[in-house]
Amino acid sequence: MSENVIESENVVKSNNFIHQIVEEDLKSGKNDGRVHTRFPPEPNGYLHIGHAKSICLNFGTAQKYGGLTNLRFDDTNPSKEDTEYVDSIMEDVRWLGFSWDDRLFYASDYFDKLFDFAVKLIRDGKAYVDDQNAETISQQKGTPTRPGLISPMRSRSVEENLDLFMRMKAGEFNEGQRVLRAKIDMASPNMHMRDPILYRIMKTPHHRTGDKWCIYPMYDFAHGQCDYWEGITHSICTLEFEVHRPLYDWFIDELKDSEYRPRQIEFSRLNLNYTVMSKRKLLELVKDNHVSGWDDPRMPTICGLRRRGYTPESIRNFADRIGVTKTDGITDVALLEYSVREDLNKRAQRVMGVLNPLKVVITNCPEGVVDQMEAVNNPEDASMGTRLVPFTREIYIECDDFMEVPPKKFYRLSPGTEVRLRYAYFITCTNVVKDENGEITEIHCTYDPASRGGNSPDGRKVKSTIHWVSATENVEAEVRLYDRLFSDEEPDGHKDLDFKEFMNHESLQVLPKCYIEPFVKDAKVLDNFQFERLGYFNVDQDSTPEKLVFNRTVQLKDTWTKVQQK
RNA sequence: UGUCCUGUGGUGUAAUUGGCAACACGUCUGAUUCUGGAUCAGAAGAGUUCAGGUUCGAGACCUGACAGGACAACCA
Repeated sequence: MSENVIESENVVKSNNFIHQIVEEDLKSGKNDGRVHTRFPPEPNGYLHIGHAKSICLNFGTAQKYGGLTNLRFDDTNPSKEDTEYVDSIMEDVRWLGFSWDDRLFYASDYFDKLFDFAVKLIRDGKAYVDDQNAETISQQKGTPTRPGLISPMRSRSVEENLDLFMRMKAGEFNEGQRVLRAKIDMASPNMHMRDPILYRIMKTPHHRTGDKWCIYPMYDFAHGQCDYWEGITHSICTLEFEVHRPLYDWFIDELKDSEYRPRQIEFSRLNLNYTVMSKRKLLELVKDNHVSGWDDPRMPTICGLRRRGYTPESIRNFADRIGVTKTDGITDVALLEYSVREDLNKRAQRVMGVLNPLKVVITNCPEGVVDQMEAVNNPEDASMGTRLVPFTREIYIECDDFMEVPPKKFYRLSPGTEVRLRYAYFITCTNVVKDENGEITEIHCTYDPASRGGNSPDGRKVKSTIHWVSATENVEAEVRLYDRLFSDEEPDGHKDLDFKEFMNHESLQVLPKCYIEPFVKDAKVLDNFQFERLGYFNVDQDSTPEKLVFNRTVQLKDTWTKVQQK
């Protein structure tokens, strides 16, 4: 029995440092053994892959220890926030596979309590109204290396402060005329402790409270208190809030009336190479129409990745893989791409499609005959069954799969060589047809009828297998190829391109006339496919019954390119 | 020239709290294959930023450097 205990302890032991903190707290009986986290986005933009890390961490940690996670909108700045963002955030968190049940909160739910708490601080002589303008206050704040100056308003009486604060609330002053500040320490080496501003006047209607308020609490004056009132035990945030922690704790000390206290823990935010993650820049791209919207498949937003063909599982696995630390670094997107490929490889329906067609005439194949070939839907998963692919005298193959003068190590089709058409026949190139400019217009091949299905009874081998689509029995589609998200660190060869310019010129390639096997006619929006040998694709939401549109989620690994480069 | 945080293969993370640095991605071999994918087998690649110290023994502890990051919004 004691062995079992030891064993289960070993299983629970995590190398995630936040999990370790939680485990210690659990062990020491802190907060009555509760684990309660929250995901607190500001509704001022769409969620991106960086938020996904935080979502997985917050929800994941609570799940692991039998706790709960709240969704809370940090909506203390009405000038930047909007319900459009609130809705998209909820959709994205749900899509990622997490649930907050009925625990949906807003910082604005607490505006009354926050106001009362501010009044208490004033009564305790710990907060005061400052009449100086922003510039003066900022100058008096000093610099990180020089202490600040005491405000002349700091010694106002409690009565006067109370009166002024009420009048602020009543709307008697203009924006910028008065602020409420905490009385802490103007000489603190930590800038955030130099009498931080608690409330400012903003005559902007709030997306939830309308024009009820004209004073709004600052982040620091709201966040910890909301945590406290919601019973949050572990308040997980990113590294830049580390210096805010003493202030967070200062407010909690003023508030707490029991053993319980929330604890702020910081971790390093996600950075991905070749990926713009700044909310400001993403907003710019959307506003200036460099992209089609927040869900443009080039965007690193959750909805962009979704439209691009990423699965929630792949993003969650990615979050697990990168781990959680306080070290700031740059994660290679290859890790993200590996995570989608790994997931899609298991679930994606295989299909043949030709992106860059070259016509092939099988000269010894009878005209007008449609030969139905059986193809496996997923070689990794027999339960996905098979389908029929029509084979005809004229077909398309990928331009890249034929070379008139093949370099060494080129295994595919060239004059005189034999290759296999996947699930169909062996073919041999007999003739190359060119126009007057010397451009190849089509090639002629012969097939070996005995190799039907893809194997020759005489056991002879071919160097490679290529994909193909019937030139008469097919579906025409538009295919959109996106570059790897896009780039802050420019990919080689784009070093002096502004990233927005890169978006316009290099990041999207539209192939209007691609041929896909007929199977795909019934595809639904966001269905995932693997185009054999090409990559993973999904059906874009722009698709109509008349015109199918595919996005490329991610390419398959391409070792031929490497061979060429050598 | 302040305070706080962080330095482990190319990249992201581990190392049972002091016991010969492990895993994943990436890279490179080989096998296999009706995807130059996937799978399987294997290899290369760090002696843990540096210098001292404690110790039989340090990536872990101590001291001091050095490097990077955060903080001076009435943003979050």
